[in-house]
Amino acid sequence: MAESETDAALENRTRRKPRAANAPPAASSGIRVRSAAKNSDIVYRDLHKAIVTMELAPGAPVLERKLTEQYGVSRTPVREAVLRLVEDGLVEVAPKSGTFVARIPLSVVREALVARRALEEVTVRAATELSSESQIMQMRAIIQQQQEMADAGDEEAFHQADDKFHASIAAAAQYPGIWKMIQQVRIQVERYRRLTLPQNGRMPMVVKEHTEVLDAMAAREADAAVARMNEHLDKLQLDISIFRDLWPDYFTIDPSLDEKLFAGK
Amino acid sequence: MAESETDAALENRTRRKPRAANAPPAASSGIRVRSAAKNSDIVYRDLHKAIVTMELAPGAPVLERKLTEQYGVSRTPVREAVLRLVEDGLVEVAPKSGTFVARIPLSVVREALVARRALEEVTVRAATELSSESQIMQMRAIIQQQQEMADAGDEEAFHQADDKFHASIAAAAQYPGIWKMIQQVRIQVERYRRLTLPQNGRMPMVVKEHTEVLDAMAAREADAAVARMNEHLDKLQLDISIFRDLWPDYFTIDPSLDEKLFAGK
DNA sequence: GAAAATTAACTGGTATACAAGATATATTAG
DNA sequence: CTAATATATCTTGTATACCAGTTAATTTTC
Repeated sequence: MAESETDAALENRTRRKPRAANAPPAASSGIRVRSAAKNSDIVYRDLHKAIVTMELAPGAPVLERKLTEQYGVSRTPVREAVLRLVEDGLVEVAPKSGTFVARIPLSVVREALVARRALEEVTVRAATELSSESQIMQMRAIIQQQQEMADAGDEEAFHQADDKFHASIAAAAQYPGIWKMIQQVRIQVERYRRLTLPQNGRMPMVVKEHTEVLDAMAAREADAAVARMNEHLDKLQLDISIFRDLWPDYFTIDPSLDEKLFAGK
Repeated sequence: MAESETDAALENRTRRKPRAANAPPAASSGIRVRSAAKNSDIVYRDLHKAIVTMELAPGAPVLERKLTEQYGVSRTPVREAVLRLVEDGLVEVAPKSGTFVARIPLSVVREALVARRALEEVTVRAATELSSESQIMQMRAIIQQQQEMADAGDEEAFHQADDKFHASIAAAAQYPGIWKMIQQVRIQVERYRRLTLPQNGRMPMVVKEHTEVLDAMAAREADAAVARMNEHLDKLQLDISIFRDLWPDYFTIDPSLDEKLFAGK
């Protein structure tokens, strides 16, 4: 027993040992590994954006070959990007046949709305308790900015400000992880949202609803804030069947994607 | 104009055209592509299980080389599996240095508990409304099974039955996607849970709590069911700092993982 | 001896080549 | 002309080779 240990120790000094024990980069200290943007990340972000903005329509083929020459990289990083999109539920691959932009499963949209409501509820409640006065002022500024975008009729900027408002609530609630989850489920609804025609007077309405939420938060009335937020989110609940009829190829009834949405277990 | 169309049509019949327009496998019809289990899937599932069960401790190195010879496959599928685990927040890679089982960020555990509560809340509420009598009977059977496992002292089987109970609620609520999300956040807590010593009398307590939830559901009292479920889940809220002191290398204070948990946007 | 510079052998990221299955076109049979 | 068969050429999945950065052991320097 002791001898084998000696042998091992001897060998350790004799033969060049490959990096003691492959120690992790950082124990409890918070060392952050600077991860240079890999090629696969670039492809991923671009594709992700293109799909979410409906630039790439549901059902459209995703050609690996085309992407490789488009980005001037090999198949490997392209493939990694595609696989990540599969994980996100934005892309489907038919094993030896082809890869396509995933259609929007109606059931997923329905559940995503419910899930978002639940997550935003706990978030706004915590934010009502934890937000500082400066944070609330910050939110007022964001709403004001959103008002200006509404006046200018800039729908894209308006939506970005909308995102910023909800993000600031999550930040005040100190729920960065839950915010990531909210974003995740939003993606599932985002494409569906893009199909809705810009409803007349919707933008000012949103500004009003946001203001009501914030007022309740500023008054530290959590229940009221939650109620206003729920009312706000419920406005998204439009009649889905209409869109299914308009773009039948963009949706699926059978939620075959459900199983892939999260690969857990 | 008409001429060019003719040319195109002519070329279509002359030159062999590679698969007309690369049509998606199935439009709105619910064709399900049978996806044969790829090698990367096998590696993924195994690693996933090993990490969640703490068989692979946080901080432990994940050697691609070793896995390739262990499974007799090349680096490609191994790499795919590892990347999926990164997406799950279960492993971290240091670019040109090494890959390691991710440590458990305390903030993620905290948020995961909150998120799960929020999601289980809407789930049990919907289930109270939608569950059939047969489904409720089924749940009673599951609880009974859990009781038997508790009596037998089989902790692993007990936990599986626990999972089954919550899954059946989600099924009754018709929220398969939300259930996937719940599972996803559970994973973050699961490793932490495994560290807790089997608390004396915990198992019978869980059975009692489950029964209370189900009784409220059977009585169609949604608010009560939600309340019982929340009480049940709050029991998991143990003092985390204790575990941080016991296994300091298993946890991180700085939630560097938060950003990677979901790669959204 | 101790500390700085060197170096060898690891790592993950990428490129490329090959294998195997799927599908629309072309061909053939009736 | 229609329907069944054949086949060419796509596709994704996998294997392998190469590159560049990192790290720990070694060597050198003082």
